[in-house]
Amino acid sequence: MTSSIEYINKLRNSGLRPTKQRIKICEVLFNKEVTFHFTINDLVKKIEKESNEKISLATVYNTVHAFEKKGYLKEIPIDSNQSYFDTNTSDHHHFYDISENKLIDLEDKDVSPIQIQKSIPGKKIKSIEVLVKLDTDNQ
Amino acid sequence: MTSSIEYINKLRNSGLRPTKQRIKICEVLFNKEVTFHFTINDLVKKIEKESNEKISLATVYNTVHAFEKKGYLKEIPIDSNQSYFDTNTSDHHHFYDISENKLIDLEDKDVSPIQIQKSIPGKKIKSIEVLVKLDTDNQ
DNA sequence: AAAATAGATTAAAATGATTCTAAACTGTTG
DNA sequence: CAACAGTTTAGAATCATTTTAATCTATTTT
Repeated sequence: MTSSIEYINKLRNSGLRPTKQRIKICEVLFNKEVTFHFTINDLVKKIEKESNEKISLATVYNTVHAFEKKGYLKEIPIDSNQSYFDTNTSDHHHFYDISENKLIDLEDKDVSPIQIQKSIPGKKIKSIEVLVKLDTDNQ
Repeated sequence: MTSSIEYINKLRNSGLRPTKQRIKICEVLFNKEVTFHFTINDLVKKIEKESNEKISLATVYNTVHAFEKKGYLKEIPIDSNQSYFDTNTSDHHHFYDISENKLIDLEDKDVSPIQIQKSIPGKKIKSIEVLVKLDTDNQ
């Protein structure tokens, strides 16, 4: 359990005003033992369930994007028209269960080290992400 | 150069009626020496440039999805709210140039073989895709 | 070869995620 | 406390994509 004082400091230290809404969103996102994946829609529902006040949709979008920019959240690309975010911001890969529309973390030890032999002049590698798509095994 | 007769056969063989629109889209997509990446919007522009008749947007969507289902196109997940497609349907990975918003193919020889040590009961791996994000190298 | 039919195309409307707007509100600084 | 800049908000706007329902066309049947 992290107290809201710590979130206030965290926010202030990264140049974000510690508003009631941002602190609440911090609590919903980071006051957990385990990291998780979510869409904006998921987050809105989570906020509603875990608190009495409602936060406007625009604020949820703004906050998630602000947190992403600060590195407190990561976006995960999947072939969907909805954005998925991850509270686990460490470098890691994913299973994506197509039939259940669900993301599962892969630990580093589960994926062989990836080396890229090609380079593009003037560009540097910012991230390497593996997406392993899973399907129901009917046989 | 592939003649439209071949596209007609290809379409018919996969259970798709060889309509004027589908043949035109085949020409725009597959009558090229090199494979390429595109969004629906790109494709609509390409069609307009390479022909006189226009094809309705809904038909372009339908056709691209039909071709994807038949395995003639692949969708590539990027952190964008727009779908990217690839006329190269072989298993391969991508560079994504963040600043130029551009996809670049990685050949198999450029990426070390990837092994996944974890498995989920009842699920089988359908695909393994690596997305290497590139950023401008300022230093 | 005309008629029947199933599938395809179309423009326009609908949807759904996300972004924008402009007014009201609030944390911070002096 | 006043003033300011940054935030929040509801609702409108936007953009990609999907749906609708009417029209059209490739294929099959007669």
